[in-house]
Order: sequence, then C-alpha cells, then structure tokens
Amino acid sequence: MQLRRDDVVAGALAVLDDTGMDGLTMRKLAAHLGVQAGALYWHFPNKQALLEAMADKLVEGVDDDVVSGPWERQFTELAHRLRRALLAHRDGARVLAGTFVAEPNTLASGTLAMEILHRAGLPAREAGCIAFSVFHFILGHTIEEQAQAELAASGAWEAKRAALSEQSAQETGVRPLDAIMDVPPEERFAYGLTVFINGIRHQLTTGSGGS
Amino acid sequence: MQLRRDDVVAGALAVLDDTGMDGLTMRKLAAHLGVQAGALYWHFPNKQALLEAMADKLVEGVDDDVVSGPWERQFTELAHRLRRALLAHRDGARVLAGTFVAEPNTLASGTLAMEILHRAGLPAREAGCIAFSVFHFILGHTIEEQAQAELAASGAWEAKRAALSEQSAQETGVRPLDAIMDVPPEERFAYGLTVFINGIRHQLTTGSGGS
DNA sequence: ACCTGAACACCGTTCAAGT
DNA sequence: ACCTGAACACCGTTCAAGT
Repeated sequence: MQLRRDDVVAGALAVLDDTGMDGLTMRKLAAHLGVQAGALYWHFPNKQALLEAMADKLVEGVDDDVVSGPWERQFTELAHRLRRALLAHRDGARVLAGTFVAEPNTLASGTLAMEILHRAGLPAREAGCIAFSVFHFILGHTIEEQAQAELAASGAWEAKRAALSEQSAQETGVRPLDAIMDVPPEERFAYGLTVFINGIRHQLTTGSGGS
Repeated sequence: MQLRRDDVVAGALAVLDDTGMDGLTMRKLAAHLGVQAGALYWHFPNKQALLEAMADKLVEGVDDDVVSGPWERQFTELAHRLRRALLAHRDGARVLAGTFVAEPNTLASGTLAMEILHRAGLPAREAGCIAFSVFHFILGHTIEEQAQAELAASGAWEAKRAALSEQSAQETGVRPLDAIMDVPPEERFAYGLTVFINGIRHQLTTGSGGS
C-alpha cells in the first residue's frame, strides 16, 4: 500500500498524459495516487526533482539493443527512438527540455550516440559536439511538434494556421511556408536528420583526422 | 501615463531578465509597471498571449540587412543572429519554445531562411524542411545552454557537473562526455551548424533538382 | 519510515465599479 | 478607453503531529 519513488514517477506520467504539462500539479498527482500533497515531499525534495525523474524515465530503453551495422543506420535508429520516446507522452519533449538532465538513462543514450560517431572515425570532441547537436535538433523539433498538437487539441490550431497562410500570402514570390505546413512531422524530421547525417559523413571524409 | 501594449511587452522582458521565466508573474509584472494585476487583462486576454508577444519581440530584427554573398554566409549569419537574439534575454529560448509562434517577426525570419535556401537551388519543400530543422537545432541548443546557465546561477551546476563526470567515469573506453563538457557553447553551436550546412551543400549537389 | 492536516505565501483570471 | 479593488479557485511548499 505504501508509495515508492517509482510509483510517484509513473503516476506523474499518467497525470501528464491527462492534463498536459501546464496541468500537472503536485495536488492533482497526490489525488491520483490517493495521498495528500505533502506526502510527495517525502519522496522528492520539490517539483523540479520530480520532473527530472520523469525526464529520465522518458528516455529509458532508448539505448537498448542497437542494431549492428554501419554507423549511419545505428545513428538514425537511435535518433528515431529518442523522438518516439518523447512523443510517447504528452508534452514529453518539454519535460526533457525543462532542465539539464544528468540522470542515468539520459547519460547512457548520450554516451552511446557519441560512441557510435567515435567508432565511425570522429575524434571524441567532434563526436560529442555532433551528438549534442542532433540531440538539440530532436528536442527542438519534438517540442514544436507537441506544441502544435496542444494547439490542435485546444481548437486554436485552425485559426493560427489560417493566420499563418494569410501572413505568408503577403510576402512576395516563393512562399515556402505553405509548402512546408503540409509535410507531416515524421517526414520533416526524417529529412532533416538525413541532411545532418550527410554533413557528418562529409566531416568523416574531410575532417582533421581519419582514425 | 497610460499603458500601451508595447510597454507591457517591454516590461515583461525586463521582469524576465530579473526573475527568469518561472518567476515571471502577472502580479510582479503589474507591480513593475505600477499597475494592478487585473489591468494587464485589458491589453492581453491571458498570460499565454503575452508570452507569444514576448517571443515575437525577441526575434525582432533578426532578418534585418542580411549580408549579400553566398548562401552559406547568409544562412550562417541568420542562424547566429537568432541564437544571439534568444541569448539576449534570460530564458529567451524557453519563451520562444513555449508555443507555436505565428507572429510577424517570427514569420519574417522563417521566410527569409527558406528564401535563402530556395535561391541557392533547393525546391521550396526541401528548403522549408531544412529551415525548420535548423530552427529546431538553434532552439534546442539555446534552451539547454540557458538551462545550464540557470543551474549555474542557482549554484547547482557544480554538483551536477561532478555527478556527470562520475557517471561517465564508470563507462568504458572513450568517455566523450568529458571531452565535450568543456567546449564552450558558442563553439559547439558553430561546429554543429557547420556540419548541418555541409549536409545542405550535399543536398544541393546531389538532390532531386538543380534549379 | 511514511503520511495527514492544516497552514503560509503565493498564483492566473474575472468583473463590478470607478474615472 | 483604461484601470482599481476585491474576490475566486487554485498553486508549491513546510511542518508539527500522527501511525
């Protein structure tokens, strides 16, 4: 009957899915767990610490069983897995972005990404920079994707989309804004990732040191 | 003596710099402006609308006077300008990421980025995808950069950094995490951007259509 | 060790009423 | 048109006291 730390994290993710990040409240979470709000502060010092535990829980398993094969394939799979992990819970990307996470799962995935690039032939420093860059790309992309989903859920998306088209109609010429709005997020993500990976390959053949 | 919309936005950015995003409160902002909290709701329907106005104010001027020259130079300058604009105010990146912004300045910069790539020879659709991708990279990178700054300001950074090193010390072999932590953010950003741009160049020479 | 009850110092938002 | 005063329904967090 007693609450364990992991129960609190799991409950918090459930409440997150119900209410979104702005609706996630220590009091609502306590109610969901059948407990008084103050009880949560025995398991976590404050809300921020709980959010960090949630963030690390989100990325759990992302680094499991990476396929063997060329680095491009490994790296691509890892990136898609991280994106899917963030999409698995409402506002997941915002939770991860909320603070600088230095928990076990987050570290393990980050390290793996760097190792893949290092084994491919990049010096540690460059591998690290690029792994971070791709991480930030995924984070930013997924934040926007989920922000758009929140907007759509609240019914405000159609109005915003219309305003956007009208605005861009006043621009001259190419209007690529319209061309992009209809591309599904998954496709936009995959394409951006491909471009990045092509850049990495260029770095490998041209860079300061072949291994 | 009367408050205009722009005064509220300017005041909000000032309070943001003082308190950070979590400390930015309608009541504190009202006090800063010498007004009661309810008065703000004559100028903005709610806090979210104010945050969007702040976000658009942040990116004001980012698209001014782009240098002429090769697309790489134009694109790089635009990216660095956006990053600097977000860094100019505490938690600026989080403010911009908070919602899907469809305000004039944001749109203008986005459109410019796409046009630069389109003129370089990319189809509108690809130009849009890539402009978004780089935008997301900048957003994610700057969010983390500022999150780290907040941590440092609260004194929690040193402890976290130590925990991070210890964790990664238990991993075997390469430990690129340590190699990366000391690279200054500006340098990490510039390197990641370069890799991305190399990927774009690859797309231009190989892609589905030369213009 | 783990939780309740109750309080403290706040929030965003609304809205009659003022000027 | 623009703002005050005062309220409503919430927050995160603390802490004695219970079991």
